[in-house]
Amino acid sequence: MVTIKQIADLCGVSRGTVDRVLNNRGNVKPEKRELILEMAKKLHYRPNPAGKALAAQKSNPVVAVVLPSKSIRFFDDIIDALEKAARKYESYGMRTVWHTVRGYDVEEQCHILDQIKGQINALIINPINDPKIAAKLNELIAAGIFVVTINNDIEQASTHYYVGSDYVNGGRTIGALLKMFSPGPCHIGVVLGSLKILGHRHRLQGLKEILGGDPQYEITALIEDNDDDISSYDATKNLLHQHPDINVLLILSSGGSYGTCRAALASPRKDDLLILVFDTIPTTREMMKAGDIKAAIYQHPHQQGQKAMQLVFDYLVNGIVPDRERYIMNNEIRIAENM
Amino acid sequence: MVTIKQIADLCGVSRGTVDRVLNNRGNVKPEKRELILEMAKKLHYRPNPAGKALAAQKSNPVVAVVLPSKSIRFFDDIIDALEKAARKYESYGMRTVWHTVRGYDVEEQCHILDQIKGQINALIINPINDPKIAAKLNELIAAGIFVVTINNDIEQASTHYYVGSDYVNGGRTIGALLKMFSPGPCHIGVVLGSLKILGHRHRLQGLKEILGGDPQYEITALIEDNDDDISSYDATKNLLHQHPDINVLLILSSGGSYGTCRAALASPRKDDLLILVFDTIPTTREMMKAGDIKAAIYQHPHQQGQKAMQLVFDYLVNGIVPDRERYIMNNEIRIAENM
DNA sequence: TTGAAAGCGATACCAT
DNA sequence: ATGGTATCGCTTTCAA
Repeated sequence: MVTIKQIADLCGVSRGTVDRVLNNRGNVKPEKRELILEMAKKLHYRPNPAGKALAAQKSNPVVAVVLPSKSIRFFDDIIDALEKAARKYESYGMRTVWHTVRGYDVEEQCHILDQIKGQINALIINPINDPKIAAKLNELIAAGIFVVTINNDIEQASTHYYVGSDYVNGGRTIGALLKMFSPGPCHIGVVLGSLKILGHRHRLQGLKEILGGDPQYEITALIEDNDDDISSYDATKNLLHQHPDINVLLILSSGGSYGTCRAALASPRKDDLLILVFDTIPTTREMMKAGDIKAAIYQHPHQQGQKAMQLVFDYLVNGIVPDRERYIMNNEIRIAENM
Repeated sequence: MVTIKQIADLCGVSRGTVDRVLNNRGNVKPEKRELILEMAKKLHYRPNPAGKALAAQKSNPVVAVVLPSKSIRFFDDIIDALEKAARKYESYGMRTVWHTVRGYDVEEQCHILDQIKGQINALIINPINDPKIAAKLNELIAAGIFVVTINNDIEQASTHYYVGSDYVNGGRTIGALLKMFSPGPCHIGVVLGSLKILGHRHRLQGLKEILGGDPQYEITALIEDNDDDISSYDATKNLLHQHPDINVLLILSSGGSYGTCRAALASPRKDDLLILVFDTIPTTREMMKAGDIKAAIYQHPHQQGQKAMQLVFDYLVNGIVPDRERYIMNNEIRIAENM
């Protein structure tokens, strides 16, 4: 492998000069600059990340993680992965500070962002979809902070990176799966957290695309459970009562999936209900083993956490700018046998 | 983060002494040794991988990759991932040498192993399942070479690491999927490469476990295609001709899956055939898009390649011994929508 | 505009 | 048995 020193020797300059050229720090005569760039290209120079990392930690890089608290089960796996990755990178000298917020309080999230602004070099955040948050993020980005949104993007923000899943595709996948599992006629009860949440709306949209005009598959009713098990339990009871023809439950978000399933299992029609869900949270896994839930869409929460942290590390410590703005995980289909 | 220097200062010894203790190189007075170990533990010392990597490359680490040539399509993705990871790690100073072998010739693979023995520190190999190969691998392991088997393990070999999939589970998964897709009665034609290949046998075993005694699911016939499209084409034509009741094709290995599918599509019964396969190789993806293949089991070939290379790098360059001996990828279910 | 030197953390080697 | 020193590749700082 070619090193900066070799390039310096070949060009008859010092390492410092080569470094200034390769990192666009200016203060180099244009002709030398050209020569060095050419040489670097010819020799396929690629910086040694270990060298970079060692030098970088003198700058004491810090990343903040801002997430909703553990109340939402799906986040547990993402958090686990983030923590694991943070431990790994800590040994390289990158520090992580954690901020979990109780619910989805815009003011509180804003406040936290204000608080940490001057103390961090990067931010991993599950942003609340609100213009105020977007504005705050733009502020941070303008101040040179490297921002990664996770699991939920915020479109009004300027240059940043997103790690998460493809919600529309998730909806398409669960719909296609239903079609394969059952020839119909299907009378479908759809359960989701809230139509205010963009991701949930996108899933519904994907689902409708797939079911299209097919008369065998009809969305009979839609309920919003605000990602709460108790709400979903009551709402589902009601739903099954009011629509005796429902024979399929599609649960498009995992926040209230346990409540919905419990209501379904309490119904005398439980054996005629086909249930498909999102996310393999612990309660879901149990119900899959028991055969009550037929399949789940798995969104690689672990990979999401790991990738987000890796993007930050590579940027802060190795100076690598991500090659994409959006890192999308595949929507996997899990059944009891391949959980 | 604590460094060796800090420990040295606190213990009133030199960095060299601390290094000798932490890496068990001996030549340190027991009492000092104790003191240093205690201090390291108390301060939660964790070596900085960047420092390690920088120092390690002076030893010029080399890994050899020994694989069957590109004739088997499934390996393409593994090879791509290995190459990508190799490029990444090359910038850290770890070199990779490549050896692809035409077919499954035991003598040739042995010969290669002999050839490279003295020149490498680690080996990634897709071993032919043969006692001679096992013996040769044991020789290398005894000589201190770090060995990773990929996609296919060899049980008689001493301490080494395996990256691949769970074949029995793959069989169970495809069987369970079939049960969900079709209530039966199913008359199943099973196609696989060869019963001599352990992985293929294991998949069949998993499949049989799931179908169990269920009279709705009957394995009508089994054919071996030696992972060759022409053989499988002919054999499948024959199969469909001889067994007019077959309405399901389960293709347990991708080597000849294209041939099998072409034969199926050429049959007048093509619309009554449910086809499930392993691996999303390019021809399979096309046929999934066209709706001819309903689903495929995806074995994360990319993750396999990446993980194998990472294990070698972590060991050679960072001195990290893997925390497990077997790294097993999940058998994912892919349909056209979530490919 | 440029070069020289110190330093990041771990290791290898030489001298004691 | 132990310490000192040079080295890996890169960045930063200071001096010229």
